[in-house]
Amino acid sequence: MTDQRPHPTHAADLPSDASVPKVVVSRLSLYLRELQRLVASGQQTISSNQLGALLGFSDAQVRKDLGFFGQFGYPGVGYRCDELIRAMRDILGTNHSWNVAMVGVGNLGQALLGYRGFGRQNFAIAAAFDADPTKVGQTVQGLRIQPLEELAATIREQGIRLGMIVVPAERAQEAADRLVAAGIEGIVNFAPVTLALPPHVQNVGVDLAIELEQLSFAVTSKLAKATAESTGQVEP
Amino acid sequence: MTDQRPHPTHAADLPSDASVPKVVVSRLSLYLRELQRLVASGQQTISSNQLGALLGFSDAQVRKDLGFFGQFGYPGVGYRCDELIRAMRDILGTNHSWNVAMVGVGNLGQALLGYRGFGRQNFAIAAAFDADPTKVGQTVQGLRIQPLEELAATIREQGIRLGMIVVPAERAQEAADRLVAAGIEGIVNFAPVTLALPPHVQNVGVDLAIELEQLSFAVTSKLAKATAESTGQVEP
DNA sequence: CGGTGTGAAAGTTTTCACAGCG
DNA sequence: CGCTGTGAAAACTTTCACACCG
Repeated sequence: MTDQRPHPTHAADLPSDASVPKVVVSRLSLYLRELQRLVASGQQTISSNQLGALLGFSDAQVRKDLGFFGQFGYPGVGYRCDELIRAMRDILGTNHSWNVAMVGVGNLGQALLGYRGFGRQNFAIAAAFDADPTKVGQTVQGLRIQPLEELAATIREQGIRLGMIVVPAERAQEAADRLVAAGIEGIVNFAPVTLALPPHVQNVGVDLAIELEQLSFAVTSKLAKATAESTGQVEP
Repeated sequence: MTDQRPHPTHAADLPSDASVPKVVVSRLSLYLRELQRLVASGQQTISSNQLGALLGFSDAQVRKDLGFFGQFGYPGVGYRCDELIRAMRDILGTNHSWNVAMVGVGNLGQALLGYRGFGRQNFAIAAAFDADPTKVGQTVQGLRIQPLEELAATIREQGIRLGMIVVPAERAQEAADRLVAAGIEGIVNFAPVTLALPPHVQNVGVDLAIELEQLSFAVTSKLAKATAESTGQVEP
């Protein structure tokens, strides 16, 4: 009964199925980032070929990736930037805003509290926790640092679903356990360890030293595997 | 003529060929990180099955990955942790230390200057640059902030080969151009833009908002695609 | 004409399964 | 026996190429 034809299906009915390769989703974020830059500079439409070129991908790859989620293009024209942005944010879940809990307010944690880039993608750090009693009670970026003991209650009261772990490696698993116990659904982990988590908790790891290590390898085995003409892209 | 047999070939003669999948190299870094934790806790040997379980990979995958670089195991025993660590550091290029240049010493840049995790993997931030004249001359973490004008000379004098871009999005391409002109070989880019780079310059992008966006997607389409029993792992 | 959406082909990565070794 | 190293099979991802559309 549901029409399958009309002009662009706009948002389409979300993945409909769970099997979208992870690498496709990571490219989606890059498409979205680029599209946002394009509208900011006044561009109205873009073809898969142009968008791919900006990121170092083929036109076919861009179309296939988008094809996982619906039909968004206009033959002969390309994609309307504003429509595509809206569709991708629907898919990625960032058309509504997310409250995030931060555990660990050291060096890096404080820098992340001040990072403006989160807000632009609709993420807000809504609570911050630290084990160090000398830090608890201090205000950083307008946020009162709370003791770990308040973590579970705060997360539930504020309906926080995502957490960020920014504690030293030795404390990371404990922080994760607390977040999981509080009912968190996903964790970004900046500590250089692999967390043991129940399978229903989503997990993204960011290890800053590993990023440099990957570069070290690429540079060391530098038989210059020239890829695209002038646009290189390596996503960790 | 070269013997192919002996006990573990130890380091083997490096990739010998350029075709090691990027995803294999990123797992190598995870193996190394875990192995370092294991020796620190006194473990001498480990099997592909144990190592994989700790990271959420299969035993076969661990063995295949290592197989790209040589033969490191002892049948019936597994791998000797210390030997394997040394071999992996040879492969990744982190048995010698790397000097890194940082461009942009804001919030995040200062936090990265203080991050201890780089040193542990043999990376040292050896020079820091900023365009802001009020920052130039200040000392952060024992490092004098230099003006951008000194970038090329300093990089050449100190033999720096890797760079880190920690400037706002609008300034990132300019920073990259300066680093490239100074002869840098690889760049870690923390600005949320895709850089246009010549193909001989290696490039790793880290976008903090995108990491959260990936989580948002995973949580949103949470039909809980339970993977490993208790160990989840998602590398961006 | 310029461009999308998409099956089918090509290429790549993961898993399987087993010979061989200490 | 326990475990590695590795071909061969299976699964997955990317590229190709073309019908179709405005």
